[in-house]
Amino acid sequence: MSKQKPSLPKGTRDFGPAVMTKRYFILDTIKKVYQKYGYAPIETPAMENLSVLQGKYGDEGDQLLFKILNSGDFLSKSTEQGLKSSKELLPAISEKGLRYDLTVPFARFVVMHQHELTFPFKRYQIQPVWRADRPQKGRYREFYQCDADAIGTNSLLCEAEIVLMIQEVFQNLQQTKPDTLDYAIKINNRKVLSGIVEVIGASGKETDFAVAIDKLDKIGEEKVKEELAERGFSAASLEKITPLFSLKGDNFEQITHLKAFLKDSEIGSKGIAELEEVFSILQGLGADVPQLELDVTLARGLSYYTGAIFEVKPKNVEMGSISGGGRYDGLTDNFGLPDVSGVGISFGVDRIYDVLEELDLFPDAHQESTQVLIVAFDQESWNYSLRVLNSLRVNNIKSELYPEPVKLKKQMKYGNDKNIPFVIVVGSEETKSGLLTFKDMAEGSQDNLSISEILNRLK
RNA sequence: GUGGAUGUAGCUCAGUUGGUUAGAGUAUCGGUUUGUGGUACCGAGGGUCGCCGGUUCGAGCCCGGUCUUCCACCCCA
Repeated sequence: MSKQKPSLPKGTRDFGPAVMTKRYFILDTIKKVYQKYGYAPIETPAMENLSVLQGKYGDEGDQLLFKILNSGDFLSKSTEQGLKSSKELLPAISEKGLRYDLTVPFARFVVMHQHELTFPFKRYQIQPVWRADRPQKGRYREFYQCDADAIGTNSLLCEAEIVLMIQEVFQNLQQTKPDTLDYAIKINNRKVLSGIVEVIGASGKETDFAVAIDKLDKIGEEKVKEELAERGFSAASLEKITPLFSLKGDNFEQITHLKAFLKDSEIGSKGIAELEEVFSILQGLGADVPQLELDVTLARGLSYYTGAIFEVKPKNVEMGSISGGGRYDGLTDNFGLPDVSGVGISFGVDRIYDVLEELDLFPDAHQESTQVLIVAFDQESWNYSLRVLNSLRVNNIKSELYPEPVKLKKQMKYGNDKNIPFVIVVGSEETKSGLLTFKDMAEGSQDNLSISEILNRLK
């Protein structure tokens, strides 16, 4: 076997201990909030049958699915059948794919387990997903999604609670320095967008409208209008939208303006009513959410949203959306379970990681790691140290004994590199007297103490 | 998927118009120090110059292809 350089597939990453500690901090924070609001964990397989995945994300999405080659001699089968194009070939050689998101597998899960589940069903799911996208900074081919969805209820309490969960997650992520991150929880409603399209006389072009208007903060009003024109919106339509670009005032003032704008659209008015109810439920919950901003230009590309749409955008860090979600009707229709509405939220761990790193918001890693390292001079002291190690662990102190009594310098360096705050030195003097050398690595100071005195110091 | 940049030691980077044995900082290992890490001083190891091919007497440097990473689109977390 010839030597080869190890390598990783494009767009995938290893995570070392330092990074994992920080990632767990984010994941644990999100998990705790989900649990607090009554969401229960599930997991689904990394791979799904392609029939489950295909056709759910649009043509672009289908392109980005990772397909898994069938086992066995699939080639002869396909040549026998004389398949020519890759489009014909694909079903013959691949019937499984890696999941593209957590929402579609969840819909499949709900349909398959509908008779075991109690509705409304609230689940959270934290697992990696895969996309055959071209990688860029903050965009990978393998990344984690942290989803929570409530399915089987139309209640807007879910929407209100999503807002609260977002607020709570970001509050808890900033324990070390509260309010360092300035961010907006943007909310809109697909029905409002449909209403707008209807009022300006462009019914049926909801998706085109959503894709174009979603770029407003990136490319500006003029470019959005150009793109809308390219997508077949008439000059008269564009004229009518213009006031919406300069919608001013707080959430309630905006709602007042929109109500007037959409008064002739049934669906638009329904969207407004839903937004009002979310605000009203939040008020009833006694919630103060200054970050919540109504934004009629928020669209989100995903076409399956039908009601509320959410997005979280950092304001004092250069970064795209770090969280998003919304309500969708009929996601389970495809799998034969109609009339089930769901609403969900997803946090983007990788981007949140970058934001926290930039604002230096990660807590000190010290509490997570080993608190005490025991180092021994010789074999006899090492044997004695086993007892010391045991007493530390019995008292729930994260501790380790250097596995061999090698040169002290090497053992000390190990403790130093691992950022272990305390070291107990055991040699012939210590085993004789029973007083151990207890060293504070940060101070550089050390005292001779009994085990019980050491335990007191560490508590 | 389209267009553009990038790649030299584990990491960050030098490397002259193409010319002998490719360097530095940092990290690693050893020593100064056989009862002490983080600072200091001394020394050592570590490279198929991303990979494959071409031009040339001669390529880290020029040309083509390929892969990686990054940037802008498309789309998205």
